[in-house]
Amino acid sequence: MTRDQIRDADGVALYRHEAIAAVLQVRRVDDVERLTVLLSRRRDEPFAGLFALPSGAVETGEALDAAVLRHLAAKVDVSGVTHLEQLGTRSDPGRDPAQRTIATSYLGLVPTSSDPALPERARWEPVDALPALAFDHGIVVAEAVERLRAKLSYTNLGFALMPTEFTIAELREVYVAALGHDVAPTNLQRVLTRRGQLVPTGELSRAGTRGGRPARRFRFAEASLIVTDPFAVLRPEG
Amino acid sequence: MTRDQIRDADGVALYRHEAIAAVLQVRRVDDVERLTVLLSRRRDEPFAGLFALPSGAVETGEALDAAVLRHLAAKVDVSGVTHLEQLGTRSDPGRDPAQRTIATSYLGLVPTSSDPALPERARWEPVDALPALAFDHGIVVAEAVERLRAKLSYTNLGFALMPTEFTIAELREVYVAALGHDVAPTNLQRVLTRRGQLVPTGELSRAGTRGGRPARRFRFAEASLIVTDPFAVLRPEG
DNA sequence: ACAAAAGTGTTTGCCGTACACCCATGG
DNA sequence: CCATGGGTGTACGGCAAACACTTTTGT
Repeated sequence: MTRDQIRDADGVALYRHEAIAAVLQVRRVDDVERLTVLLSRRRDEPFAGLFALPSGAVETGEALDAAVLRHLAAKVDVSGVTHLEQLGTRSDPGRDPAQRTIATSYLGLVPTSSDPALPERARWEPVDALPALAFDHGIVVAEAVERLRAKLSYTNLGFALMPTEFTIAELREVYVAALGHDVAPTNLQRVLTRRGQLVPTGELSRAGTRGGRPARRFRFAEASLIVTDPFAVLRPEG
Repeated sequence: MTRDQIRDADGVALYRHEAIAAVLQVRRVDDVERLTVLLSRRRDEPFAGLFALPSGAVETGEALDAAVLRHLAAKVDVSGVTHLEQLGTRSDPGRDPAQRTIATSYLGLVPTSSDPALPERARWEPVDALPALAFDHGIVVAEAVERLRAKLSYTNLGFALMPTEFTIAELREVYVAALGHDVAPTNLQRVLTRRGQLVPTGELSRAGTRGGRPARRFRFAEASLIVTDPFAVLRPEG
């Protein structure tokens, strides 16, 4: 704890500050689409050998979101990250047993179409079967998943998980994996269409080898976060 | 910027970290209920003479929420703060012109029944007619108001703005002030009752001096935050 | 009796789920 | 022509807003 005592010229305590990235992607694991998170096995103490989220210190003159992207770039092609938003800041003095560190976590999303090469120690792991994680990173993953699931319900955040064009069946598979429960394709299309999120491209997919009607292709109307279903109850309609 | 260069023994950059409190309360101003925020006029540079939110540095071994409450205690009786939640962390290197400071903001709520004595430099100011604020505190207030308005729609957060017992008319006045638009008392009662938030105490208020039927008194069923109307669309009903 | 304030009943419309049925393609 | 997968139409239920109407008090 002696390291915490470092102060500036005014006597104000100074802290390490780091950025943590919980990057989620729907990936095919054992022939099933699963919601996964990018992890990296730690080389050094503390928690050497355990999996952890990509994270690292904020540099001089650098904003937090820039720091997340910089540390993320060491693990994955950041041009594939279609959405990034702040989750929260964790400050429990004991969260890093080595030294006092305040950490701000971010949720990142990568579309199914992207499959970037990973360095040796990094892997995508399904969020519903995680190993023990270093620090409080398990909680951060849980917060990231919760945020994603909530926003899939009242925003157009699905765009960040999908390629630019897709069929309803493909969209459904991603929603099922991300939400963790079944979704009826009929209702998925209706809800997202009514909210103006889905636009048909006019093109059709080829039918599969076992036959069936060719599926229409769609894209999301907007490629950035929009609240499409604001939960404003008690608002007069006039 | 030279102060930013302070590093620990491992060469990791160190930062000032402060906690900011946006404490909101519905108060009667000029005979109308208004949503107000607690401000304090700054004594020192930078931004000397401007209003700012209560804020201050995090101490050694102190978590962020403890730091907010500690700095808040200097301005207001914190036992009146019925709800406190983190909003976000601001890290723009230029947000404090004097030195690099990372700041985490909180939303605090105080019920109408509380009217704590304030120190000389502190005041409650209506959020829809704010003067220019120091630093990025204007944005923090806007985020606090937005969070409150959203959560009034899908949680029981109203409990934090109200005394333990109240009539529907009193509740309506607070909702109107907090939401910034009219609310029909009939529908307010129905919505909150259906969600299980409101419980009648069985007692009645005295009728006003100009007559009228005496109002039933209610209380909130829970005195801590609960999501009563989760926005989970696309969930199968079975 | 009348005004004032509170509370109840009813109507309307939207939204989301479920389910039955129709369409287009490959074998 | 049948299996397979995609798409459309319809019915049901719940929730919230609006509004008319009834109840209870003070003057």
